[in-house]
Amino acid sequence: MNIVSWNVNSLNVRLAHVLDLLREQAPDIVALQETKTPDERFPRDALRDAGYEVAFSGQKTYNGVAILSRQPILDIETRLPGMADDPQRRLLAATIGGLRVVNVYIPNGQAVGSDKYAYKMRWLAALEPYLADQLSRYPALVLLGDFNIAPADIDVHDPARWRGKIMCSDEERAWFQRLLALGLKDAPRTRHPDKPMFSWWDYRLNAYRRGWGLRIDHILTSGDLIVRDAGVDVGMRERERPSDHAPVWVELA
Amino acid sequence: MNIVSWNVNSLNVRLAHVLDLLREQAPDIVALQETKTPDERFPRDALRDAGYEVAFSGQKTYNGVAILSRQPILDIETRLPGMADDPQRRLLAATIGGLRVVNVYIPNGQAVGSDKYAYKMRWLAALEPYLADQLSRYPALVLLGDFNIAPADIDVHDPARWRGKIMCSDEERAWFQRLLALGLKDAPRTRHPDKPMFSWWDYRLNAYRRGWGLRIDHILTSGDLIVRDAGVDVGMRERERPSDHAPVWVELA
DNA sequence: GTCCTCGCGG
DNA sequence: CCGCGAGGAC
Repeated sequence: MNIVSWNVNSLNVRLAHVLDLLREQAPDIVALQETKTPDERFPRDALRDAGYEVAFSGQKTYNGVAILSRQPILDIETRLPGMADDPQRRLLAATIGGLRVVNVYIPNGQAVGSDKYAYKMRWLAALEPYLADQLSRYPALVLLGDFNIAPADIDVHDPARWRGKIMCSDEERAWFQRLLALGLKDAPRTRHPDKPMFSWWDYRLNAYRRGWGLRIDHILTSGDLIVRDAGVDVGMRERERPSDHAPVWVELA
Repeated sequence: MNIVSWNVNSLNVRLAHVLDLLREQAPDIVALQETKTPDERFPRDALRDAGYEVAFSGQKTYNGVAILSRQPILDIETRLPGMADDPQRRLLAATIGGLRVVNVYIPNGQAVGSDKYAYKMRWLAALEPYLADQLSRYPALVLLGDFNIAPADIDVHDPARWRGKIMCSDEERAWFQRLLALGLKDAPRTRHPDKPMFSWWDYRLNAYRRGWGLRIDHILTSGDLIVRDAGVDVGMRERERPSDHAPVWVELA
């Protein structure tokens, strides 16, 4: 069972890349973030023709999440309790072959102390109890997506430069640990304790070419799921007109 | 002697197409319209490396004309007398190997009766005496470019639908005849009296695929120039990310 | 730097 | 439908 998480930064622009990934790797489940596509313009036909069921929760310009799966997608949820009136489309949960898949696009937060940072904190505070509840109902669960958190210094190309900055602050890292404490494990890190495994490189300053990356996209798995291997598919970041994120994947037993 | 006229709809976007045309067809002279490039960003190096001298008169967002030539480009003029204070870059005249080349991007006019239509009429009224003067100085002359006039019903895919509309009104067609009356001939039409030879297809509604074209790009030649052949290079409109115009060409003796 | 939006021009 | 610019997000 192969699961991929990818922030595509516009599904409209990246559709061909996604179709190539589906064709080349034939994953069982793909979680997408930043589709930036309203539901009425979601490319369902192209993805179905590629052999995938689709679920999505999108909006115009920003955000937007989707799940693609070879098997039927059941019990779809798009609202985070406690943020019921939030117009931002950042969560999509669904059950696929008995596995609960919780796809998140956690707010970026812009800068520690900003209004957007406060929103990120509120969002994480709403996510934790939702996830505790989900785990009680669905013991086999993956939480995956763009967390906009680099959990530890090994996940940052230059920890000194990033210390305390957005995605690296103690408060954000503490939230990441609280999610793990619910009974999840950081699947790629568990398999590869010493690999950086960056998943995002800023478009600016040739960050990718210089290796200036962060590991902010994650796949967390609940206790009894067995992780065969996990990693990052940097090939997708090498292509023409790439997303600024690379796909992260896990192979479950 | 091979001469091409092409409205590229942004030289920045179409530079590779232009370089391909130069390589594949090795024309002697190319007149470009709608370069949409300010002079400081004109791609002189790439075009010189391809073996062409360049002359250009451009501006930011709109309009802009250029001439490429294998031979030196002399006596360059960019201002239309009578429209000296007009900021729109729509004319470029130059002498190449004894031939006067007058490259024009005649205003579109939007709709008959509009302010932009009045500007088109003023522009044509200024062009006629300028051209009469040019012909008196340079008997070997080509007037070429995007005229935004379909001279006759054969130049329109659906004459009934376009009757009296912009690019097809009697007044615009009369202006085209007045230019011919100065001692010019419509070189492609003279060689191919019955071919439509469309040069422009709206980007909208799949106009190209449906054959909904107009012949609005022209090459007019003075009396004693001998036209071996002339036509439209639709191949350039078949490519990826094409201009909405196809290049028009003449082969002079 | 690469997305999105919108309005403009065609 | 496609250019361009401007402004915002990341």
